[in-house]
Amino acid sequence: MPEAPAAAPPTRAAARERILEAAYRLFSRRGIRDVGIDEVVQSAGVAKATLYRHFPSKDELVVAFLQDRERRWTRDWVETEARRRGGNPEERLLAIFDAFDEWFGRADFEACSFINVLLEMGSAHPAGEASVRHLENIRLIVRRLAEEAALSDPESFARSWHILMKGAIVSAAEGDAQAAQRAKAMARALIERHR
Amino acid sequence: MPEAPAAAPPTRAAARERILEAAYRLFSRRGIRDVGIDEVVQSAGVAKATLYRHFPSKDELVVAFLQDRERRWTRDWVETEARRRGGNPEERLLAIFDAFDEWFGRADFEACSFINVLLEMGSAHPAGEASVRHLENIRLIVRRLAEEAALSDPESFARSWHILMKGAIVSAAEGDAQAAQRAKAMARALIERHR
DNA sequence: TATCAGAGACAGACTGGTCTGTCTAGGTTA
DNA sequence: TAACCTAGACAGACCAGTCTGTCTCTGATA
Repeated sequence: MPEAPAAAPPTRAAARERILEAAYRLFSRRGIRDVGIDEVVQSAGVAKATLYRHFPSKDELVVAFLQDRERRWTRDWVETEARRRGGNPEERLLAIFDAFDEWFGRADFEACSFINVLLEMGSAHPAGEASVRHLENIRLIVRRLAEEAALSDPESFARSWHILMKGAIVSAAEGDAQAAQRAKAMARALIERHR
Repeated sequence: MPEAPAAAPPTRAAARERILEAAYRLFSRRGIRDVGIDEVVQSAGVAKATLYRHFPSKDELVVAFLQDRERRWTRDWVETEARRRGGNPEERLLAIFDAFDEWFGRADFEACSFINVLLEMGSAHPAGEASVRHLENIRLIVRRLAEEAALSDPESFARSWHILMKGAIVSAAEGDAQAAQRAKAMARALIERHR
């Protein structure tokens, strides 16, 4: 170990990472308005001035959180799981709902932060605008998978598919444990129509 | 005109109605947390003490608003429009998305208050719990229409159908003007599967 | 090698503003 | 008179964002 990074001392320089980690933990589970800056500061073990040095306002911290959410949730989880689970393009599309099924069953299921923030803050708010962009990126992943599966009208397909994804998430948030299977069945029919 | 209702004098007794009207106007468009009691009071032209005489807390005002929303939106609009537009039970089901299509095009489209409140306040909050109950009632209407159409497994059908409704609403909130048509196409396929 | 300056982190008080809910005081109508 | 209303001050909590002052680590210089 050449540089003894040792994590033990309340290591400097990692402050930004700790803030983002705490913001992710709190915002993804409880929403934006319910979590105050003081709580983020305390949860991150960071001074308030340090947070404001790295993020000039709460809004900008929220935008950074949403970027983080895209990396962790959209790319490292949804897209990765879809590609890992499916043996061919159509299977990879359907595997999204298999992943959702496991996700919905988790005790700490927190729904979709992009939808939550969009509805919580409104589409005019900077964080709402960012959410819309991140939702577009999810649709882009679906669209690419549809193109790989050589389905017709991939843009329209992706928009319909996204309706199923969002509807399933809201239904799961409402308590329907089988929402993913229901959506998957409708998704199969959608593939048929675009084959 | 027997009783000169004339709206001009800040008529008494109608205070509760004015409060509910203002709460509906504000909460349905901007959400719960973004609207303070002072704003409701001012918009209703009512004294604060009067509001608190009729509704012991903001939470209870919100619950009353959600009840109002069920009357106005779920029953007087969704159910009424579905039954009015459709000539037979299956058409009445599909007509929900025709009504949605017009709704999504309105400039003051405000999405679904039950979904908004559920995601804004969380399912543990009293208003969130009430939202879940009101969403169940929407599903019940769909279920009854499915039974009238003699479709198989009406409960499961209604849950799947509701996924399409909620997904379409969120997509419309995100900006997809054709969300209702897309959902309607998938809804047709769902009817086929339950025939 | 010893010293010292600066960067950045820490703790937490403080400001200005908002929010919910209570209270006082006075008006209007039946 | 009784019941209900209006106006608006007020208490107490909370929140975003600023600021003061202290500490610790790094790295350059003497």
